[in-house]
Amino acid sequence: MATGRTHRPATRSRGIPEATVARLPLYLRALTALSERSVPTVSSEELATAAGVNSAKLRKDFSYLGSYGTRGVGYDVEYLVYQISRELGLTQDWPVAIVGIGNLGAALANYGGFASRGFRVAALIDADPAMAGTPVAGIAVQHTDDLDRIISDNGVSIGVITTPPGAAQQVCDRLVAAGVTSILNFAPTVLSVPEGVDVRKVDLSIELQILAFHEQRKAGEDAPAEGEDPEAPPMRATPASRKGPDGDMPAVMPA
Amino acid sequence: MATGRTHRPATRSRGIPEATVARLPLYLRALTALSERSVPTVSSEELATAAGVNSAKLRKDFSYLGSYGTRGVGYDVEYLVYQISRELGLTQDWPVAIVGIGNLGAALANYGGFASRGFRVAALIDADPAMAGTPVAGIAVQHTDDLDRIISDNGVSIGVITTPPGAAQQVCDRLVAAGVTSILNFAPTVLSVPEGVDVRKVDLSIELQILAFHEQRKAGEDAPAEGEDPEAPPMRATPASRKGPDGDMPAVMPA
DNA sequence: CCCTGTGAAGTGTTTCACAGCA
DNA sequence: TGCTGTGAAACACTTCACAGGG
Repeated sequence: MATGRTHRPATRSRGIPEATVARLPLYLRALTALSERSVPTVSSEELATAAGVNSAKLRKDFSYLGSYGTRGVGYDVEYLVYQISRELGLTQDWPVAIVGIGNLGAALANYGGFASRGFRVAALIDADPAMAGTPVAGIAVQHTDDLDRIISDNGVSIGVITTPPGAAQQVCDRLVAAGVTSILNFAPTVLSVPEGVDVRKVDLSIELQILAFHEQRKAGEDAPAEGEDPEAPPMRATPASRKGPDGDMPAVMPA
Repeated sequence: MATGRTHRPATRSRGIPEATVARLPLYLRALTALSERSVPTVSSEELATAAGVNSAKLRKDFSYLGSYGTRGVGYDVEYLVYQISRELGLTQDWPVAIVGIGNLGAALANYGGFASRGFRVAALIDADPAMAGTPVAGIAVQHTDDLDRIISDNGVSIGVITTPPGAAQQVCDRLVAAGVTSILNFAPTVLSVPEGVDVRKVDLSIELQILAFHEQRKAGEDAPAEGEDPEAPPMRATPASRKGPDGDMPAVMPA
């Protein structure tokens, strides 16, 4: 998952838990699908299944928004779509700027789901002068030199960073200086931002590493030892007393 | 952030908390950078700053791996790189298959960070016969018909889905049937998988919606009312008693 | 009688604060 | 003395289980 803090220390008064906020888009997607099929109402059980959560969690989540269901019946689909959209701020238009139009930036610019709910690609920005003017997904790429002006002119408050890691912090600083207060970072870098700016990150390699961790566990359970020995592990500066849970300098994979 | 369960109900015995696992890649990245600069040791404070967390959390996280630090000094960088790599299962090779070679799939195939730690793009698969044989990132795209064989031949246990949402579940089923036990899903769909298969998802539009939620809050604090009225909200089937936290059918954005 | 809404219990995660070792 | 390692407290999130309205 992505992260990024800078929220109130949760004084909980009219505050929706972060975990709930993260699931609202999921519910909204499931509800939208039901709406398109003209389903009028849905129970917590059905909706929960469609969204991939359990029904108790869903009901608890909805309870933070208010009492929007009908006992004995379920939830009104259209009504709930509207309430969640409003809660998420999707009833308004969010111009988004993408900085770094490489493979990934271009892929995102072309991504249809972008425009689906309130989001609009307002600008594509790249540091390569050769790209300036080139249309990507029907939008002309603009040069980084004009970043400040582009952000202000378009009223962009959400920026997407798809630059190489080395450029990410600098781009981030410029976006923030220009007025951006929410950043979605695809570069594998920790961004530091001033108070009040939200950062969420999407990191392919972190996700893969988490999967690898669990994958390794699965293999370890089935086959106690497999023996592969990729390369000699580095020896420690001080070979002092240590107490790793299992063998600390193994020649084979841990059991 | 991404999700995906199917883990032991946490019997906690030699078990590393999920939240900790999710941060290990972050620590590893910071440590690798230090290693490249030949920094021999690092304190929890310094490393925590580099990884974007606080030092107490980092120390607690490391304590689950064992006692790998030296009091009064800090942690040995090389040693810790090795221990975390091993814990994450990165000391072995993970062949990965990407299914759905559109803009995004191609972008991922070209993504350098992929190979950085143990991961190797072993196969690119697409349903379009016209793409078969076309090299993307130096690898020939293969047709979906051969999916089963490709997965088994390459010993792929981690699959990446970058297909359109409509095809995702079907592709998922085939991957699982062929032996894949970990899936990274970029399609905006809830995948259902059998017990024992891990799914993590990366979803651009969910991330944007979470940002929009917080962005809306910020705006709401500064300017109590802004008045925009995008469109008439749908009326509810039963206009019965409700008790939403704030105005339930507003003509303007909530205060 | 069904299904929502929610206190209360259970579980997981973060933070605190300090004992203890190099 | 400086910094790790870790119990204990605080906080967040999930699940249970059932009261209560339609």
